Amino acid sequence: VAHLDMDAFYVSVELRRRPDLVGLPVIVAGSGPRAVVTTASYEARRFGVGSAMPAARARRLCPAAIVLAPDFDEYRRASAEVMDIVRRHVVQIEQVGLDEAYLDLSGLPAPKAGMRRVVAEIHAATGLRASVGIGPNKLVAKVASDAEKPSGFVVLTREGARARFAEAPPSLIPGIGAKTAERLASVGIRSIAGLADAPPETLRSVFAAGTTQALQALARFEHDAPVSQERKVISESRERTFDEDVLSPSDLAEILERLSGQLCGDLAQKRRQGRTVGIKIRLADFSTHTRARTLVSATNAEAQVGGVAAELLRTFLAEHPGRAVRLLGVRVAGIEPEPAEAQLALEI
DNA sequence: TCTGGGGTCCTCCACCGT
DNA sequence: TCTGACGGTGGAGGACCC
Repeated sequence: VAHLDMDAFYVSVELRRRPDLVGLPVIVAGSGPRAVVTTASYEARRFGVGSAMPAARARRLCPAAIVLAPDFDEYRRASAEVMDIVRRHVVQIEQVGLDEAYLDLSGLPAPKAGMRRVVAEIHAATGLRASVGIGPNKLVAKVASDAEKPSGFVVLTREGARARFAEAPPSLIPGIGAKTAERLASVGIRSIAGLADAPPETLRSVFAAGTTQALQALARFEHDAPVSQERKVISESRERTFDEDVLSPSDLAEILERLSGQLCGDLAQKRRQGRTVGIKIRLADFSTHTRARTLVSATNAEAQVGGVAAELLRTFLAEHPGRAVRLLGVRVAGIEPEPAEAQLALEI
């Protein structure tokens, strides 16, 4: 399995049309007071700027940085260029987000040489660079592709990965985030080898038996998930963080109605509908709350989705009167294609 | 330092019917 | 008739990812 990961993808796409900025610290981030960094160029990363960091803090760390607004339409176009090239070489690919993909190389006569050609062709055709990891499964491939960015090309066996990352922190492994790393540290586990070799009893004081097993398998780089062709979307949502917290229920209702309209418009265009309508509310203290209702049948009708969402919001606000809201969102889940009869009925 | 937007998946719990 | 086990479903929260 190969994992192909584009280097600083959004920034690199921006630099294609702004070659004057090559070599400078560049940050892609929103403009509002609560914006976060989407991507930073390697020059900006040297100042400590990284993804998901508040943009205000990034500017403080690197006042000279050039900040560009994200342009996702352009990133989607660039992503399609790259993935088209990949598909010309490999049949079985699993795209993850815009900038990475797993490739099933089994059956290829010369997988390493093949991947070198893919990377070279991507660069020649798009000007974009990528890093590649190759291993016996998706987990080894993913960690390998991260190991020598940018322009990395790392091939590892499972045992090779265990040896190479033995002393690395557990959070290097995808699926082990900050919270899990913290719990591991609380029982003295601070490395991948430490996790792999720990007596299960040690872990069971902080994790359930199933989680213990799963974490230790990850630390041994055991992973058997296949490279799956496509993942289908099961929910879609629209949400907004406000520049300033909003208190007024009528303002919130109005915003929710707008978000519902956008969401339903997009769903209808894609001829998709869903059965569960939900709202998401983040309060000023950053606590996040969700409320949802499952309907008898799927819908993408603005009046219905908006109506249910409005009702969920009214109920929540009644339970939490006078609380300032920093984010409001609406979601439709349990998505399925619109039945063909509905299209027929419309045509008739 | 003060935390986006769009997602998936998991866990826990309540409820319901068998 | 009552009770408990069990599975399915839905709701809420949270961890995690790009």
